[in-house]
Amino acid sequence: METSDPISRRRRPKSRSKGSLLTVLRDLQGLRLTVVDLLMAIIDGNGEFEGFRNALFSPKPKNRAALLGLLDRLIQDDKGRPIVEKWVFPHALRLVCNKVHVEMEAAKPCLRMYTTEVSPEFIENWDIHQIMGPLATPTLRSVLEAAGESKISVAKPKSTKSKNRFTALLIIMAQIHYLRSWHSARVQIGLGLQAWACGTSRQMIDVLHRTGLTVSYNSISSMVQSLADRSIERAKAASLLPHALAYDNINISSSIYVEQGPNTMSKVQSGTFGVIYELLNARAEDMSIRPLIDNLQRSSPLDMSDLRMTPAARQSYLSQTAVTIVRILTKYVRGFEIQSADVALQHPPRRPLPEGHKTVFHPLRASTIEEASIDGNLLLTNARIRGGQNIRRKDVSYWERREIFQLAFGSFHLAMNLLWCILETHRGKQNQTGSLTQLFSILEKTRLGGEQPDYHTLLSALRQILHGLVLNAWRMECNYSSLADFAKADPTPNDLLDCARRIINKYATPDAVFEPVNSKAPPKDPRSGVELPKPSIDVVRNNTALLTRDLLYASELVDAIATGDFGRVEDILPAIACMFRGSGSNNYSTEILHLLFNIKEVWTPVFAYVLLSLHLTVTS
DNA sequence: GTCCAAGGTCCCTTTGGCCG
DNA sequence: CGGCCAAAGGGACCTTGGAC
Repeated sequence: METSDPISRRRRPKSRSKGSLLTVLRDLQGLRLTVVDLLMAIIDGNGEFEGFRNALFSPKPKNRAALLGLLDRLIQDDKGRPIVEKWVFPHALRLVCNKVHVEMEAAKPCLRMYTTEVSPEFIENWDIHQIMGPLATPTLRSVLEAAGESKISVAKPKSTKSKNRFTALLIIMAQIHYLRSWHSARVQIGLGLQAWACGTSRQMIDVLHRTGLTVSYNSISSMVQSLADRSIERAKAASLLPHALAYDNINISSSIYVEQGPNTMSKVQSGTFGVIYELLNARAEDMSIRPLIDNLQRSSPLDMSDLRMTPAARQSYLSQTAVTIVRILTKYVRGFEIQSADVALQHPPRRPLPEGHKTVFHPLRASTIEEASIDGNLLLTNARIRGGQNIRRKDVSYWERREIFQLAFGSFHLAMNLLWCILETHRGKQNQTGSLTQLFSILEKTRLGGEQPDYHTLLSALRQILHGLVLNAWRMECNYSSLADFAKADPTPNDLLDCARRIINKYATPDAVFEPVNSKAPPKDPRSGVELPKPSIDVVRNNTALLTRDLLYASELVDAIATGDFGRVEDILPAIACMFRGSGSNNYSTEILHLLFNIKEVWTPVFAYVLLSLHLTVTS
């Protein structure tokens, strides 16, 4: 019977107990007692109640489930819930606060950091997710998460474009930790240095400090100081491995209103600072000076043919320039999107740097000692002497012979000086059609009148002029009434390149103009003896072609440097040397000749590759 | 456009106090 | 007691307005 009717078996005792419970309540009522009195007596557990108390709070699963069930009933009941919630809230808040206290204390050791502990490695690896992510403060985080996002927003699916609450939450938590103890400054030290490095004003840093985002300005100041010390230590270590050393001058101008005298600060303080560059793929044996010396002794001087671009280089330059010209068209005219993705319209690589390569470099302290003096760099020299035998031999030789200065021109200065040189050659006067002065005034460009204007101002002005000239050439050469129609005709990439080559020939190649050798005896027709008519020269057109040609060289140089392809720079070096020589900038033409000579005669291929890769990345 | 002067503003450094 | 920070001093730069 028990197995056949389980339901009735369960229900019957229940209804029976309900009945007896009612009896108990009626009895209590008769005694003017309530069920609450009963419960409180049990909880107090005095005398004979002790057994009931123990049963109520017994850890046995059945007893525990019963008690929790009672509490559940209370809070799930429509009438009970408001009462319980109102009562429980202050207790719950206190519990949460206590929990947060414990969590925050536990997190302290993970965030503890002093300004003296800052190192270059710390800056490189600083990441708020790594610092704050693993911190176990789940209660605080839950509270902040609840505060930071509405329930509606939580329910929505998240995409990559959704607000990044996570990082902000970590920063807020970091602020709270810092608020608790200034020792917990791991995040603030990183953000403070970031602020300083971005040139944030002192006032703003003060504001950030008060919001708990950074350490104080004073602390940042002292960190920068100690970072400089540590960086010098690293540079010392790097100087024991294959490296290159570059110099740049630094000129600090101070107030010109200060009275000048022998012991006062001078108007302009000149100094020098060195930069140590770690070399890419360099092995110590490749850096040995011996083969280079041998090559130098065997070498023969450059001749004129070395100042002409080789056929391969010329071919390469023409194809690069054709691509450049097409890219100018596709940049400004819509409708060439498909063509511009074509492989034929990309710059063919010549000798690119490895993808994603970054040269490691170590700037040294600026020294006010004259650049030729060795005193300012004793530290460095000492560090080197402690280095390996091979390296020392190389360094000492270079140092003593000052051969390092052969490399002292960096690609950025090369490009900048080439632009200045083009400016000098084509500047002309306001009233000369096609002169740069006239074009600048058409474009309303200012501050380009000086001898050495700002690089970026000049570059953007010249770039606009080149683009304008080339676009005009496209309009003339495309055989359509407008460039938009040309785009609609959907020319193939090869059509575009053909047209670009026509543009190079017609618009960027000046006519050869020969003046008579003897101006008193102009050339005559050999048969009739009649004086030949003077060839009519379109000066403006010719000058514009010259300007376009020069700007294309500059554009190629700048672009090759930007993409890190020294092969493309090497191709046009002879032409650039001639341009420098032509505009009277002998220093740079001589420097390029030195470089060409070294590449051709002195350097081993490995050594040349290592140094030329560096050459691109050195900006001074 | 260039020069000059004055006042405001900002930055760096020092010093003493406070806090964990 | 060590380390950090607020306040203040000192110095140089920047802006403004005027003269030429």
